[in-house]
Amino acid sequence: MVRVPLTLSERERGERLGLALRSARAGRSIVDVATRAGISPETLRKIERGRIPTPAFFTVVAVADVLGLSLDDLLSGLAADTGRIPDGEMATLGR
Amino acid sequence: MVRVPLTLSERERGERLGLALRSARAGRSIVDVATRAGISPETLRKIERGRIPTPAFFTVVAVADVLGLSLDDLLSGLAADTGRIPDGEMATLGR
DNA sequence: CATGACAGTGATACTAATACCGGTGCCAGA
DNA sequence: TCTGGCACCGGTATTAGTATCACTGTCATG
Repeated sequence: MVRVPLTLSERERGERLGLALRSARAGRSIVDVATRAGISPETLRKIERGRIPTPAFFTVVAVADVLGLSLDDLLSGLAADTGRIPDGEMATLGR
Repeated sequence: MVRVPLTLSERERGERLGLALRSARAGRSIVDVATRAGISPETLRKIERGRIPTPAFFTVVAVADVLGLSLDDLLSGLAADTGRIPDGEMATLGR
């Protein structure tokens, strides 16, 4: 077993990320945001629906940039969804 | 053409990310930081050396968390390395 | 000198991310 | 009604990320 498949927690974490991005997108269309972010609409759709649970770093950066989101705010929003994550435990989240 | 290979700019961007993480690691060992971040030392090593130019979002998050880095600061540091990136152009960086 | 820890490399194996395509369904406007 | 745009899905093809392993080299310490 060389690369372990994503765990359930990791997939759920991806879902929360997707929900956060989707709500930040507000009224704008997927096509519009994806194009501005330089990714394909399918990819953004999959991220928002949680079907890409661990997107590439710069993909998330680009989308957050288009949406005017701070990454730190985005992350703290994710943590808030499942209750408080104590300091130092973000590292092992989902493992 | 289904998935385009990474461009030179994207690889260079990955190198800058790696350098930023490496300098933030300061004196700590790769093994120590990687273990706390929940990833393998080889993976962190590859990220720092730019051999993984677009790591997974949560991988970077975990490492930055261990290093006490703000993601927003990390990113603005990357931008500063190659001069100012105007608002709204982060999205198309490296394309 | 021997040993152990760490950095680094390259190969291998496997899963995941991403893009493109074809199809479906919904809905607003001509 | 027809048409166009958007959302969504499933399949396909390709590259990338990640872990494990087996090495080498360096350096400090016994």
